[in-house]
Amino acid sequence: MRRANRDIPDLSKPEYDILRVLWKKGGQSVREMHNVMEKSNGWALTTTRTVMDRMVNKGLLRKKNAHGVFVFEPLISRPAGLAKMVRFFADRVLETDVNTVVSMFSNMSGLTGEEIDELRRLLKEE
Amino acid sequence: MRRANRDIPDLSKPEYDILRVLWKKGGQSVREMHNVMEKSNGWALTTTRTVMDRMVNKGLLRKKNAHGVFVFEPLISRPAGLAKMVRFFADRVLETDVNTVVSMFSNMSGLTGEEIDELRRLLKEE
DNA sequence: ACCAATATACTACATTGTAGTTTAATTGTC
DNA sequence: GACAATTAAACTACAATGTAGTATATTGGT
Repeated sequence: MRRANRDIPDLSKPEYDILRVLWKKGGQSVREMHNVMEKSNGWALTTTRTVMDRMVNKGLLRKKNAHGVFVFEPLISRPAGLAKMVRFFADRVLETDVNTVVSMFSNMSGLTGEEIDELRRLLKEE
Repeated sequence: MRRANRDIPDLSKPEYDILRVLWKKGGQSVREMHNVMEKSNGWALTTTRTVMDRMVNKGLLRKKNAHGVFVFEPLISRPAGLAKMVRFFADRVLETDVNTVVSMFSNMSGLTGEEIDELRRLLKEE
């Protein structure tokens, strides 16, 4: 059974940033992820590792042993992650209807039509 | 001298929520604020108090004694607070230029033209 | 003058942000 | 093939934040 969107905890910025990389590039080892996070966020290797391990404990990622190295994969879809961010931004920052914000996604952010539909569905579901 | 936008720390969601009320209603006592936060966020009175006190320590609010009761006032403008949120949302969620997002503010969120201009300026300044 | 309500202060504890240190495994080198 | 260097993983750490509870002081009502 698909996990309901409200069962997914809110994402912190670091968590969201990790997910963004995984959504874009697929499963990554800590070191691969670190190469990205060091540049974009200035993190130490151990920071990357700690954040990712905690995300596994929270059910946001899963890690599997791939030839002796752990590779981390997202357990939530990009639309599901985006839904968390859009909800807050629409309600509290723009103070408008979420639909207005979702329609912005149609033109940008490289989402497919299906992903947009899922995003819309998830936002309705809450 | 006006405080540069990058000297303002990033705002957490609770902090932003408190500021939103102050921007809208002006200075509020803890109890007044609590009446709002209890409804919107389900906070205990002491939570409201703790968050507000910490915001004073961080220079986000100031409290002044008004006839025996502390009244809290924002030390940063709404455009300055919005700039923090918009930056993240544009870069990492929508993955688009901030200007695209700022233009959405023209139609909503009850900002005046001057506030929009300030927002634009602050986002450029970083 | 005392009681109830409220304001303020002090304390608490789990989670998150951001790491360092230690130990185990693996790989390259002579 | 043994040892050094690199890397992975585990364990530990500590300040800030999220989310309160409890204790004390003050004030307004009777």
